[in-house]
Amino acid sequence: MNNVRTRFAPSPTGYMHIGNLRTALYEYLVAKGQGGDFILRIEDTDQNRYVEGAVEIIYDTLKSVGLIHDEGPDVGGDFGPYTQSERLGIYKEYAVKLIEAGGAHYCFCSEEDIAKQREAAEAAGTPFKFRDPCHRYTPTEAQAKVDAGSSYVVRQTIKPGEPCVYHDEVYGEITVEREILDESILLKSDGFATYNFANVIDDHLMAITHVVRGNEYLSSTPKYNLIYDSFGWQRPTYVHLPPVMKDEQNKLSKRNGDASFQDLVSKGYLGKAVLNYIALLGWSPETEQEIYTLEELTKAFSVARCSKSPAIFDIEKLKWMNGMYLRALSLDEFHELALPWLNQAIHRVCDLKEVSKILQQRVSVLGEIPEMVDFIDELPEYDVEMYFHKKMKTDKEICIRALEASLEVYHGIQHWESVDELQASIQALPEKLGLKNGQVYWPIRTAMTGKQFTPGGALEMPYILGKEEAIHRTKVGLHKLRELK
RNA sequence: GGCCCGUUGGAGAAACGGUUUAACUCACUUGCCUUUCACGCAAGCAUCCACGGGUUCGAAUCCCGUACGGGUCACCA
Repeated sequence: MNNVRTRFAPSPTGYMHIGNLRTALYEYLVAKGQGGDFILRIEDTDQNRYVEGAVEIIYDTLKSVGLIHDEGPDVGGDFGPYTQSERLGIYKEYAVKLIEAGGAHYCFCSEEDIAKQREAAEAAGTPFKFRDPCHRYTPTEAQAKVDAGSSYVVRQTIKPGEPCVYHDEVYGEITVEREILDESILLKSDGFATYNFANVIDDHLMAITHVVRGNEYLSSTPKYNLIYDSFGWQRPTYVHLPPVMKDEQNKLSKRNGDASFQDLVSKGYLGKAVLNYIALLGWSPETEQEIYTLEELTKAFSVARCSKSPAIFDIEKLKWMNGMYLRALSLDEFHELALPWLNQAIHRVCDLKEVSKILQQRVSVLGEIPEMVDFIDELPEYDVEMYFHKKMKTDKEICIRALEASLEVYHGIQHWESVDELQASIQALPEKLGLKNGQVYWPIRTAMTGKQFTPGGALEMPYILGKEEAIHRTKVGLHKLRELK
């Protein structure tokens, strides 16, 4: 019994943010690490912020990284419904109970009333705290107003008393004075519950044991505890997480133009690499291992090793890790992932698998591919000076000799399709010409690509470009060299 | 502004009062390997843990204060 249950409770407001994904990850890990259940709940109580399609993005993202939920709107479960907009009746029912228990009251103030109070406080230079005049109504009076059709909200009642203390698994003991807690709205005038209420009711009803969420809730948690207490419910274990930052002062957020999970994926990052990377943002393993499968993470993760301070998202390290993931793939797997990018950049008919082969060791993000292979379709304009490399000790005469010899090789190859014969012939060139490897390969590579840096070199490029093109580009190179005074 | 939280190198971080002359990873620098780039390998990169006091035989580690940063004070979550 007492099965561990965590929940990921996003609002369907658009793309999946990195910080949200990390929260989901940790929630999953907390549950799965103890053989528990991971639940997905959609918090759509703010109809103004609802974005079409956002729920699908949530499903797709979780699925693509392997964060499979045991219960949720799409898969069902014993504690449904899992979408808050379908639980309105439940909130209303519990709001009435809370009022009866003395934990909440009806409030008939308009937004203008409150604004007036705030302005008055500002004018007086005193810190604003809403004092609800509706406390003057007796329960019967309030009920009468409600029955008469007055517009109302249900507001949490916070009576003076002992300071609120609770324990958080990462931040330790948190104490907040009741006086500074404001009486938040629990049920809006449109009948929807606010997060402040729906969250508590659902977590309890869904038997959530561990509430894992961002540390922006650290100071409002006492309010939620008061609700648990009013109902006589057991408070959950709290795990508040430090934020994921863009830089020292700003949180990573889509609104600031920072990359969302899908932005990263569309740039050529692997979802699993992203997940692995963000696991390390706010948590550190006991060992020196950094590359983890989800299963390994599940075993290694512990809340006790979570950090209290914010972590800055470092795209450079993600890049490195993504490269590690790419290189760990089989050639077939890599090729499949690279193909869309290759097709985007290469229109010449050639052995794309061979291109993948030379690419796999050098790519860290798939999106780099098009730019890396752009020379395959078309030989760029390049300066003849590129042939002369001090370390390779190449000069005009050597380059011409190397290219002429390579030209002969190309003409002599009957079966261009077999890489081996071509490569063996090129490899024989340095010895044949009495030159160093670099002195032969450098000019060939330059003639083939016209670029300073390329994936693959003299051994691979002629094959990939094809006989006709290899010969053509070599002639272009020879012409440039001969033109030179 | 009140309250809550945080502060170890450019980034992620380890360290739980003594084995620390502060792990490890990314980035950076250098060298090796090598037909370029990359991969891989090797080395270097904080005289010091925001600052100031205190406790202690001993502090990055405990306490207090200051500074700085973040969060929160919505009919948003």
